[in-house]
Amino acid sequence: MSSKAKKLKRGFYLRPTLEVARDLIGKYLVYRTGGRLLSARLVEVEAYIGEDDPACHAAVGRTPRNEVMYGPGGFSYVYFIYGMYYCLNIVTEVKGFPAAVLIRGAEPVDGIEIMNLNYGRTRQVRLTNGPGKLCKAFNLTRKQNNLDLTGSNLYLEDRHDRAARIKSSARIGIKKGVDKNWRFFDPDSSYVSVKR
DNA sequence: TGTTGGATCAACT
DNA sequence: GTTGATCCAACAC
Repeated sequence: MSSKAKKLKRGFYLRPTLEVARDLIGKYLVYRTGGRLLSARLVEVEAYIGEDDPACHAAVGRTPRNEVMYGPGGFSYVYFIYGMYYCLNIVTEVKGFPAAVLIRGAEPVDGIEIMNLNYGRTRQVRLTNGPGKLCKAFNLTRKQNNLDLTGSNLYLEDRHDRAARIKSSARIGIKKGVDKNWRFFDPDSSYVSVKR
């Protein structure tokens, strides 16, 4: 880990969601668990913004499930989907405005052997190219919902890499809101889940 | 109280 | 290209 690594502060997350999403590409997700350190470089994210975005969980209004999206930016939102998978989101914007960035893909950096154990892989597989796979490799579940990302357990940091190329596209796996190009990814990474 | 479908993935044909 | 695995939140009744 570079000595230049800098944890992202609250102010980073309180900005407009599309800016946060774009800026998250090339940043590092860090998770300290059981005395071990897991980290991965983010290469694919999607923005979900407000009650007027039909694909956003907040489109149905405030519920117990999406409550954390209504809080201030810089907290984790982990939800369960399809009976088998968890997805990790980064809450953005100021308190009262529901928005978040879904982490869809990342390149494993630290603790890869732990990720393999968490995944219980049956064969050689990319561990973190997909939102469900990433949570499985990091062992993130509902217990990691609503964590303060300015704390010391789960956070994001800037390791001052050279800037990545960034492309945008429609979001993946949704039926509504496909007109918006709110997905951002690094086209040079092999850990992007869907090439388009 | 019951039904339904989802911001997924892997293993098939 | 299609499907099975498998849970829970949201909504209808």
